[in-house]
Amino acid sequence: MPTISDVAKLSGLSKATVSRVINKHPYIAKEKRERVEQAMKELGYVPNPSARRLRGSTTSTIGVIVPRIVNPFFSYLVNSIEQEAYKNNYQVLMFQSNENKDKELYFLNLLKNRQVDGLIMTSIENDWDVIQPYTEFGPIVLCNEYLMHSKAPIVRLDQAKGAYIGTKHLIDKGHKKIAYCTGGLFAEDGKDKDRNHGYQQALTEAGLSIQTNWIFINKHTIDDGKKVMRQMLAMDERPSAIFTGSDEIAAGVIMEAKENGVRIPEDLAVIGFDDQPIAEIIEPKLTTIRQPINELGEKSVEQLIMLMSSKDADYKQIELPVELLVRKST
Amino acid sequence: MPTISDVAKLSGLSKATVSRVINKHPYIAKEKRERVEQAMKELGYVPNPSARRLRGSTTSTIGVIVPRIVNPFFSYLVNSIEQEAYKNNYQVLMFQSNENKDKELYFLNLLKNRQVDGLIMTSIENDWDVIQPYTEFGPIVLCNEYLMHSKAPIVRLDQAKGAYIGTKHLIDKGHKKIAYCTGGLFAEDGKDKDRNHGYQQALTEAGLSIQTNWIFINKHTIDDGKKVMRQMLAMDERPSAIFTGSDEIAAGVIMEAKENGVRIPEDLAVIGFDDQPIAEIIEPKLTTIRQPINELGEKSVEQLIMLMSSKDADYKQIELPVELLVRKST
DNA sequence: ATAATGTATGAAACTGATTTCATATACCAG
DNA sequence: CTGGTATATGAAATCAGTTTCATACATTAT
Repeated sequence: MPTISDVAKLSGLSKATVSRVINKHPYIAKEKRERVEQAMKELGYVPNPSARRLRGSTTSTIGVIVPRIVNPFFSYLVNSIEQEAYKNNYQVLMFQSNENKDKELYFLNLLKNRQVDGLIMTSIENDWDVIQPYTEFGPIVLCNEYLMHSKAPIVRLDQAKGAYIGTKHLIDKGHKKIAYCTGGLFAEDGKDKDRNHGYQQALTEAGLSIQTNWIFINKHTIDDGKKVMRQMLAMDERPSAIFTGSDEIAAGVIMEAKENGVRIPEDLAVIGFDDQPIAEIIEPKLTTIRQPINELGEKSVEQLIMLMSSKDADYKQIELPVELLVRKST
Repeated sequence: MPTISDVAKLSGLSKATVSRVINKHPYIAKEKRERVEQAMKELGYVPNPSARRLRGSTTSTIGVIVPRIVNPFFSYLVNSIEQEAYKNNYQVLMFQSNENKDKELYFLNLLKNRQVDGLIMTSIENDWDVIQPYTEFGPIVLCNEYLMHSKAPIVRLDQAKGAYIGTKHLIDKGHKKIAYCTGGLFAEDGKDKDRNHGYQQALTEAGLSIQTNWIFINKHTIDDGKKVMRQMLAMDERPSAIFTGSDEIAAGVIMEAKENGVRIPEDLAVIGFDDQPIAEIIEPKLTTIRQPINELGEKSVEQLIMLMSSKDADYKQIELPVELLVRKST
């Protein structure tokens, strides 16, 4: 494993000069630069990042925290972040927090120790008060996360509008008994709160009231969706439509509905959220709220790179629009 | 940001002693260890990994290379690797190679530079001759990859058997005109070669011959599957069954078939590969070859940890069984 | 009693890079 | 011709740890 000293020796120059060539300093004679480059190539030399970081230089690496990579929403998000970062000559390290506070903190330490130059968090497990101190060591951009009162740079989606237009669409189709299904708790802070808001607003505007036993909380997966459907089947008065927090839940609902002879959308209209690939696979194809995942990733990287380059650039809080995609399930 | 010197100063001991406490060396007086621990806590001290790595100690971090994280097969694989690593107190960094040789090499350098203690490669873009030298810096386990002539530690699936039992199943159902769809090139080395082998063997045993225009190569996605279906529709003599290289391709075939009034499985039997979630979502539910993804990940981590712990432990080449899962598409 | 071994600690060398400081030459202006 | 600036290079300090070497005391074996 060749070091900078080996390169220096072979080229007959000092370590300092070699370092300058590596870092593209001005004021190096052309002839010597070439000698150094030749020596580097000859030895197959690659600078040791640990050593560089120790001395304080950047890593051209950014980190991304996701809660679970198997969730397609996040794998697509990571993917778009990766593509955009690569265009800007940044490498991406991904890390799965599994919704675990300690793991999240472990990864934040990579920032503290300059393993990565900046961080995109697509989920946040600890309180912002705990995270915030780490911004001293490098910028952190929140992507798709909702924090009400923090002044962090955030790129997010207009969740309230998503829930509003989805619910409105169901109302326009003549539905009055509209169930609602959310990832988080109903009263919680964060994006779910905004979605709840949108749902409530649409109902209120239509003069409809909320039926609490039609509210399902803490649902995420296809299996959760199936469970929700079974719960609804057991009800005396069933809702005629359901707004779900993700396409996966919606898919679960539809699958279980079909098993039980419930026709979609005649007996039950279903609307999803995300516009994941599954939305076009399930039969009937899913009406859903499209989230611009690619743009979300791109904007986050854009923000992060801006914050990394100029020490005290102004962060922004960006909100991207969502849109209703009407297919066959409503 | 406190350093080891700060801890030494506060505890009134030397850096060497502090370092020994951190690394749990024997021969430290209990009283001094406690003084050091107290000082570390007081300062909120965290060792700087760059400095540690520079001097050669381990990172308790392993790397995983995947070609594309949006492919559910790989996101589930990474997930199982992550879970198993975490149980053994290892952190996982994932990296997407995008099937790009240079990106793969970049990540291999993390091993060279001790950023990670070991590496699991779920795909391999460069030749093994290029990769092999990196094993000097830490163990590399190939997971789900096929290399015919290398002596690397490999954990993989019995692809030949998968293709064989899949094709055999179609033959048993009475099909004689069986198309075949693969990810790689038909003649290529690696896992596709094994699958081709299985397909051919099953046909040969049944006295059927290969029809080259029913062989589709280099297919991966749902869209590819749709294209394959369109190609088949345009044929004078259509196959009555198709073996596909992944559930995604199979789903694409089925979706396009339904669009065009082709009944599954009456007009066309379709068999997938992987048993991804999509296999149970698509209608009719997909007959497929189940791959034990979790076990694949677990065994890979197991192998890697073994290789990392004892310098010259014997690597193994492990082959895991696949099984046929009959649903409704055949 | 002496040698050998185990326990315990610190000073200094070392890891592989970057950066500061010192120095030297070339070029241009006054 | 002298002084100032731009160009160009190297020696040595520095980053934050780990490891070697030296040293010292306490046990145990001969």
